[in-house]
Amino acid sequence: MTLSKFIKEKRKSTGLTQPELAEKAGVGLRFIRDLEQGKESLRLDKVNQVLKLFGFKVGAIPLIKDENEKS
Amino acid sequence: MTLSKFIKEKRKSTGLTQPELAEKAGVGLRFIRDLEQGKESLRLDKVNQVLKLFGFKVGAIPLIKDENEKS
DNA sequence: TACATTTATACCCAAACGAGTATAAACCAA
DNA sequence: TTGGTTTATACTCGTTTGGGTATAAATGTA
Repeated sequence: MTLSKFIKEKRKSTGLTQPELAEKAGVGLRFIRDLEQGKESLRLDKVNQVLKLFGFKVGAIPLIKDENEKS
Repeated sequence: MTLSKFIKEKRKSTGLTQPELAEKAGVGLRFIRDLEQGKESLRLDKVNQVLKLFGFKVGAIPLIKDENEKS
């Protein structure tokens, strides 16, 4: 499970569109798109700003061990 | 446990200095400092670049539930 | 204390992000 | 297929990151 997929699924299951999520999270629409598109060079605080809506946050350890997880 | 503390502890326990970690991770010294200082607006890919040295990565779900964890 | 090492703060600058907007593409139902 | 909604791509631009460097502060040891 990637971060992008996680966000996308959460958004869908909440019945939100990208513009709606962007507004609720207080970020730009472009950011949501980049995020769901799997762009890696995103700012951590913005990512957390979005995750917070779903009760999660990156930047809290422990993290997942990196064993070449795919997709 | 914050991301910054996690990195710092990992670095210490590995016996590395900030400049050494920066070089090993392929990022700038400034980045390592910002990271360990708890700066939030860091780029996700750079953070992962550092975490990878320790076998971890951010941006893999599931994450930690955000319940006002402190420090 | 004094000294050496490590870490923190400050400055400058090129590069990249993030926002806004517009347009094209994809999706889905009728 | 058609039409309407949602999502993806492209462009421009102000702001900020990240690197490099220099200097100050902190830490640890004798």
